[in-house]
Amino acid sequence: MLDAELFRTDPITAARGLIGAELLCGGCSGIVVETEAYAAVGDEAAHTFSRPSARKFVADNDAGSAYVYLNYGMYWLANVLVKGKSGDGFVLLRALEPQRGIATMRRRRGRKNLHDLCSGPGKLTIAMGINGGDHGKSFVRGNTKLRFREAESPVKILTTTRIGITKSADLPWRFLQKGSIFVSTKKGG
DNA sequence: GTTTGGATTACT
DNA sequence: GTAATCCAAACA
Repeated sequence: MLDAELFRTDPITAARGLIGAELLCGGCSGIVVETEAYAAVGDEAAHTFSRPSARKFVADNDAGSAYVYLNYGMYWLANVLVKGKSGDGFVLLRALEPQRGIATMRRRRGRKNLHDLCSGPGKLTIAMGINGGDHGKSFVRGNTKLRFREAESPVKILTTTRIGITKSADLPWRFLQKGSIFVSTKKGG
């Protein structure tokens, strides 16, 4: 399993470190091929900048907890809470390369194409069966639904700016597995 | 109590 | 290009 210490570093290190790891969720799994880092302080695009409820979540929960919220009124987005000496924040899971439980993912998504199962933050939560009920659960201890498995071999990582945001949009805090065809968009990579 | 703004997706 | 859809924050 992934070393929980990764979530006690800082959001950028954790976001980079998750690329190539395998996300296990129930009977399904996928290789993390795209993430973004959000900082709890000084990052206008992060929920913690304008939402007291997000700051409360950081204060009340341990590193490695799931921060799941509904976006645009219809899609659940999944983050991992990072609490480190050099800064707290979140890692947004943006895309996976499907591994196990692909039949289940196809059923949940209503799509056949492997590339279209987890190629976006809203898509992967549907495919993996993650929703608001998983908010606050831990990726590193306790329940058995959510887990990360460490990458089997080193992966080449591409860094770009984050997408889908308007504030602090110039920060190079989006990380992609180089060459992966399972990322959310081809933009910047 | 009412308004506003999204870390998106699927379809035209 | 744009409709779909809802929570938390901000304002009154």
